[in-house]
Amino acid sequence: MYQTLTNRLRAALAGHIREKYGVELAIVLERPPKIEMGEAASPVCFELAKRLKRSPRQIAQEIANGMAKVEGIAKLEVAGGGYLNAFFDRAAFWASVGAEQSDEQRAASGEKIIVEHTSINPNKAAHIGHVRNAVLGDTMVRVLRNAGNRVQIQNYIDNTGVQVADVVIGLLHMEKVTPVWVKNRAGEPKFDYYCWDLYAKATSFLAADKARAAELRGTTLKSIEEGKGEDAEVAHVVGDAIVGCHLRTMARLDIHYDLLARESEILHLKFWDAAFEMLKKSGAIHLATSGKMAGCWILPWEEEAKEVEEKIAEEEEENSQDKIIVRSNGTVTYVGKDIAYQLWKFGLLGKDFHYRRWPNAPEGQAVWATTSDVGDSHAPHFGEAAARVYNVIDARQAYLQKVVAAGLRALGYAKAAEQSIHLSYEIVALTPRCAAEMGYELTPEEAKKPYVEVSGRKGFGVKADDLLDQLEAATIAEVQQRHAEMSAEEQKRTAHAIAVGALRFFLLKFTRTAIIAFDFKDALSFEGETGPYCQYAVVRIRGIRRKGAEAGSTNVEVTKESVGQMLAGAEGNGLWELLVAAGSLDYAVDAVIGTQEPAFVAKYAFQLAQEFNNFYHKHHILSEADEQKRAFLLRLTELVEAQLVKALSLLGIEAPEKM
RNA sequence: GGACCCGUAGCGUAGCUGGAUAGCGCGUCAGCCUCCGGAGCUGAAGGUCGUGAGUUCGAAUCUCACCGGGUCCA
Repeated sequence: MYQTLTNRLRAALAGHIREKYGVELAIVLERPPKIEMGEAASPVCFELAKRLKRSPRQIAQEIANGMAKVEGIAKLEVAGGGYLNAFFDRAAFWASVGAEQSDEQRAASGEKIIVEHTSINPNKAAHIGHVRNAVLGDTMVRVLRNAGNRVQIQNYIDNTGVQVADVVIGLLHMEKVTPVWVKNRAGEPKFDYYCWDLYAKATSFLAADKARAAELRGTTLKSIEEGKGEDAEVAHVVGDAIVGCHLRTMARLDIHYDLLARESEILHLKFWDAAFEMLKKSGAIHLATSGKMAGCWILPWEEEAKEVEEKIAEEEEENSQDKIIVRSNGTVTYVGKDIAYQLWKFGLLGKDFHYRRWPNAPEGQAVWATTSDVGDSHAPHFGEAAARVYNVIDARQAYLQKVVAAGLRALGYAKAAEQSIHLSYEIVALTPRCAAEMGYELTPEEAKKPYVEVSGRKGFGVKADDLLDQLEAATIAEVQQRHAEMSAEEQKRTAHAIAVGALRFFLLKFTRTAIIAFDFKDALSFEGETGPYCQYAVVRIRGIRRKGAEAGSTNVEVTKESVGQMLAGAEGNGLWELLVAAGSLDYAVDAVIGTQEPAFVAKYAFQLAQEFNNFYHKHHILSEADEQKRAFLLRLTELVEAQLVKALSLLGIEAPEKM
């Protein structure tokens, strides 16, 4: 509601200024530091003063007096050196927020959006860093869907890459097991954990002898890419089994997918060949004939427009900034395949996958996967062109994502390049203390640093399932202690909801550019700025509602007059502030979509919970003697509950009935 | 050599396209009614917003240089 109202105010102000002063201005609105100063303020008169060469206060006064009434805004006031402060019509806001809840849920419509996230190499268990990726992507999906977008969730599976190859080498050349043995082991529990350790062992095995490593990797990769031989067979078994593990891990966090797009099909269905032809034909890439890149197909790469003199100087160093797409030995680089895949997402490749149901999806889920065999004719139309694509990939790959966009642009697809959004985020590292707890030996320099990076190759990191197990163990103990009356099943469900709430919130409260230094102590905390804190606020409200219903307080109608009275003046400010906070979810959601920063919803949920807790300690709702006031307070808590539950659901966090 | 990210209290972190007294959490200290659930609330101490210059009526925010930490490309 807040956003609706301020948008209206913005438009009215812009119109008024255009008409009256003939100036076209983008209207900046901010939130005043105190509620006594209104709910929205504009410093626009400072800018206007410059243009008109008059005092800002004078102009502000003129606008405040001269502007037609804006629906939902009670008055405009001049403040400070020339601020325009807007005061909402409190009773009207109350009515609108109440009404807003009922006409919920817009039907999905409009253009298709793809969000690709998770995309873990299928050769080991998921760790905490992968969870950050998945939680960011999943939250973005929830927010976009809530805004009425048609969103398809894709999880890219690099099942033919060097990481899978290394595990295959570990199995066949180090452990010397048979394909049949692998098949059996893959069907047993914790195969991803087994591979986690094996991958670390294989890495040091390969590092010990570089020549052997090059040879083994070469033959194994070739076999996998061609889909022939024992290596390919084992790679296939490993890849599929690990993907199954990942899907189960993510399902614990309520994260699901529509499509598993696999690299094996990008190869077998010759996606790259098609993209290569397009790139060559359009002149987007060219064959270098001289210099150190001779024999390579390269994409010219220029950062912005450089100064001419600079450019001339660079000719000497021969296109050192250009990006190699195809190496002189004819093999395509990773970016090349990425360009092909991105073209497919926008429906520009002229090719499509075939699709089949993924056989071992977690219970109750319909997940599809690409295939090069005959597809299922009932498959959704995954090949439909997307209007926008979000790729959730860590910040280290920013350059590669830029190259992909540059590739699209070079092909003449400027719009697709522009709508290719790299939803970048920083890594999750461990605090030195946490690393030490996990048995990692720190060098003296590492011990002094704020964080230590995890390494899949070394088998060093916090596995997602382990962390969830720990969280659930901690929460179940607490729930059992507090709610002996609950059934074991209910206790388990509650503990699970709290564990998921703690983890998802922990990963979302940081903005994307912050490196998270993970520590069990912080992640297992349920106090302060945490998911359980927010969930607890909802639980409190539900407790009050239950009691209120028993006492029959809920069926009293609040009259319009008493709403006005309750919210009026300085005494009403506290309640009004809570109401404004409750009505500001749309503001937070717009910020998420505008900046691709899911942290805004987490901040919103926490602030609202905090304001509610504050309110809760100030007002005794059920013991309030005045019937109208009691009914009003109850209704207000219900509004807060609805908005908080909504915000939490956008974060993928469930609010339990009791906790 | 080039590009990108970060630097805000003891620790961690927010601060939107420049705007009013720089918020929040953890930690520390002092409190919280026989009353809706204390996973809570109130208060206190704690800040040269890395440094320096510039733009501006106004800079944590924009520009440049430098320092420190991290990442990527060849």
